[in-house]
Amino acid sequence: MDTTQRTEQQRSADRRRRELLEAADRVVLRDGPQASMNAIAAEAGITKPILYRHFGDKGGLYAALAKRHTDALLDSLRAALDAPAERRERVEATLDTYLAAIEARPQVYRFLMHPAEGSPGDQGFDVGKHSAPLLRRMGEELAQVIEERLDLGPGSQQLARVWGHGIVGMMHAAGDWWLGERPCSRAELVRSLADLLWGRLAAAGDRMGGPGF
Amino acid sequence: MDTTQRTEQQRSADRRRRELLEAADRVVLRDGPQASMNAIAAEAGITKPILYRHFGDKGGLYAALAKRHTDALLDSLRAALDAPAERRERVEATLDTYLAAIEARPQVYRFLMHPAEGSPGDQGFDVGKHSAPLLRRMGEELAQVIEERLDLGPGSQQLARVWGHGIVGMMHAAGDWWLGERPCSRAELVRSLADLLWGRLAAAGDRMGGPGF
DNA sequence: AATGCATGTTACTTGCGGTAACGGCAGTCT
DNA sequence: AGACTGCCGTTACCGCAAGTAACATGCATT
Repeated sequence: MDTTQRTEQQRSADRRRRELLEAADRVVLRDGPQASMNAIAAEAGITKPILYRHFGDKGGLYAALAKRHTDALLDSLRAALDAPAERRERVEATLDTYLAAIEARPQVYRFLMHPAEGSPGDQGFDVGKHSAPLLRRMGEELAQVIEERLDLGPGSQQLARVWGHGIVGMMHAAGDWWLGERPCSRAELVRSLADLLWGRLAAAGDRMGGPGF
Repeated sequence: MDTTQRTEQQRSADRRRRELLEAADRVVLRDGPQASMNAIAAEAGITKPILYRHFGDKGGLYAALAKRHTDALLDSLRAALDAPAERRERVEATLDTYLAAIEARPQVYRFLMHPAEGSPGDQGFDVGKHSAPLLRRMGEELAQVIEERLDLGPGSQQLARVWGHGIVGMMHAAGDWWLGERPCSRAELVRSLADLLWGRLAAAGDRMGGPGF
């Protein structure tokens, strides 16, 4: 039949696609986000046009690659977020999961956070939504969890979304800085961030005369 | 004298440099961060090699360009941060200043947040510190203000730095998302973020059974 | 056998970053 | 005056990466 044919071919194509993605993964992990299509093709043992047939353009390949890692990271984050524990503990677990991930595989992390990368696919200069898709997805995910679980009164949905993206951004920026300078242990970072979210900024006393920040 | 000569030439060169930067600014504002050196040179009424003589490479030009805008933005942020008002008000003023800036000139904003941009100057794949310099500088600046003004007990310096980068990241991510979707007014966004920093996350009640997020 | 189709190739075009190599045009030193 | 030094500017080129024909081949179906 036609359908069985298609599924056969589909499977084969999907397998090939996965192989290609794994090759691309190796190269990107080695050479960074500026890995060339030629290099990726060579790693896969083939030549460029095949890559283009499978993924359209460089952006397509990178998007596919990013989706794999993003999905994986989001899964582990969801696990930390859904664990049966009290709020503070969960927040810390989630922060720690994220930080552990970027610590363990910084190259993947850098790749994921680097969307545009000069790929000519993103012209049109669409301001806004220029952030890495990973950030957006994490923000939305967190917003949903917040809105589901917390009683925030009126306007809760909007508030939850602001918080979701805000907290994710906080985590990301702090993590990025931390990864570059390593000024403290992961556990300390987690604690500091959780403290910030727990309102210690508002509770802190002024240092001397005048209104503190 | 020799010195006067030098200053003469220096002045001329500096003027030229400024003119070139302004031309580059116009092009980047029009074409986005992927503006080509050719286009910039054309806008300035000259050809490529001159740009390279002045700025070394594309990264140099972009760095110079970014520095101008970054300095300007940081100045206005400092003003908001140093205003004589109480803490919450200052936080809101600072958030609002930042958001107003990115709202008024989104193209500049996007350019500033897009460091690598495929420029071959950034290879070497230095994970960490890959963030836009603007983010780093804002984080450090804020950290300094926090550490100066707040009494955070032991380990205050480190805590202040974590918070500085974290808060800046929160502001950035939320701003980016907001700029893309415009889900609410700027004032609402400011309020929501300030509420987050003021510990409303910790204070919120659970929605139903089980420990909330 | 003939058709269709995915897989693979080589060889090309286009466009950009970056770089020689050369040409004039001040002012300066002897 | 005439050679010297710097700077501004050009044209023409190199290298490299993205992306695209156009052609070749193996394998299924009809």
